[in-house]
Amino acid sequence: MDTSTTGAPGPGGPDPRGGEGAEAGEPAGPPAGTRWLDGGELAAWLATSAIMISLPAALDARMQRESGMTFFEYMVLSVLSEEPEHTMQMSDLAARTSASLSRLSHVAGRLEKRGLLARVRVPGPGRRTNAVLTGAGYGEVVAAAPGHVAAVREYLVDGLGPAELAALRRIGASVEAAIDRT
Amino acid sequence: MDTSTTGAPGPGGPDPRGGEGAEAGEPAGPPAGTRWLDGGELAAWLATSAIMISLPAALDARMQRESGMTFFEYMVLSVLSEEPEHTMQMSDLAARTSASLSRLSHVAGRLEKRGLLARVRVPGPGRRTNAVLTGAGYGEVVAAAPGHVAAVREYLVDGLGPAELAALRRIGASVEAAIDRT
DNA sequence: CCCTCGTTGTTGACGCGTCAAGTTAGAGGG
DNA sequence: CCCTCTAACTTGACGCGTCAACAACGAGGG
Repeated sequence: MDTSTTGAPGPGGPDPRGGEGAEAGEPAGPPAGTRWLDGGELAAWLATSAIMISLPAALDARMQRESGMTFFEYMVLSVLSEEPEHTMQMSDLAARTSASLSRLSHVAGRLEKRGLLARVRVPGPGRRTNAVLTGAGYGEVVAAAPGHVAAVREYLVDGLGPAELAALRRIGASVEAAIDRT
Repeated sequence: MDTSTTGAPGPGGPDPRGGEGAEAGEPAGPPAGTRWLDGGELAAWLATSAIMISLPAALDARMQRESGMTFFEYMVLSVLSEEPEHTMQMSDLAARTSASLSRLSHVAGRLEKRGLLARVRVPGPGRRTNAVLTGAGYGEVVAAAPGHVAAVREYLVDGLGPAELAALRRIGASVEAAIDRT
């Protein structure tokens, strides 16, 4: 893998070479003030981008095959299944699954149509809505769980030592904080 | 965040509780032979899933806003820009970007329509096709690069120390190997 | 010489996520 | 009492990725 971010396109060195001819009217390359990534940073970023692209795809494909549901759908049902009353307010559920409210709403709609969860307006003030796991929904999570853990182990956890697992926790916290800051 | 994978849904402990009533005809819960994730593994996995969901979304949104292209499109153009003749065979480019050939083909089609790259059949034997960066395409990568590095630094690299960066490289290798094994 | 196979790449239908625009409901200001 | 704000959702259009089918092309077997 390789994604640049190295500097002026061309592996570290200058110039495009090759025969493309004169450029269009660009402001003459990058603004010069950029701090490019050094070797170690670059390698770490390339590793991350490969993970970002491959892992969700692999996980999704496998979940779809084995349990007929998406990785994200599993997350939603799973979070609900761990809640006291199998219930959570939509916006909280969205935060818990790192998703936008819009995305969650779409997913909830589909899950509702499949009879795996129900949405109920909360009577109090404001416009709260709760997502509730149905009996069928609970059955599906329980059935899907073993396959899901197996996949997570196979693709990620079992290949790592304690040091990497610890690093992952710190990295997760750092990334989340950085993104929230925006 | 929290995604289960902990055990029988319900936080670590047994039983669903809550009032859902009797389940349908499931084979009586998980097959029992499952090795659930322990606390540290669970936390690492939750961190990873949060990254998998949030980072690409954040990066994509920002690239789209600032440079009018996708994170993945940038990767493709960038890889090409680092190649000697700004050229690479489709299947190699797919491997380099961790994408399926089909995905790459669609993306190449769009980029071609925008005049950023061209595809040329290689005359020799077989059915090889090369993707080639155009002058305009090169201009766009160069213009987009600084913003891209800035985002990568802000969301990921600058928040991490040498230990985390090193761990990331090892984790990337491990995950890639595990997925390829499938 | 033909038939089948393995690569390599493309295409179309379909599903999911995003973005922008609503909708519903209470809270605060004048 | 009305008007506007904000919070909490929902909805629809649109773009991208996946999957499955297909097309192009050489190689080997019988």
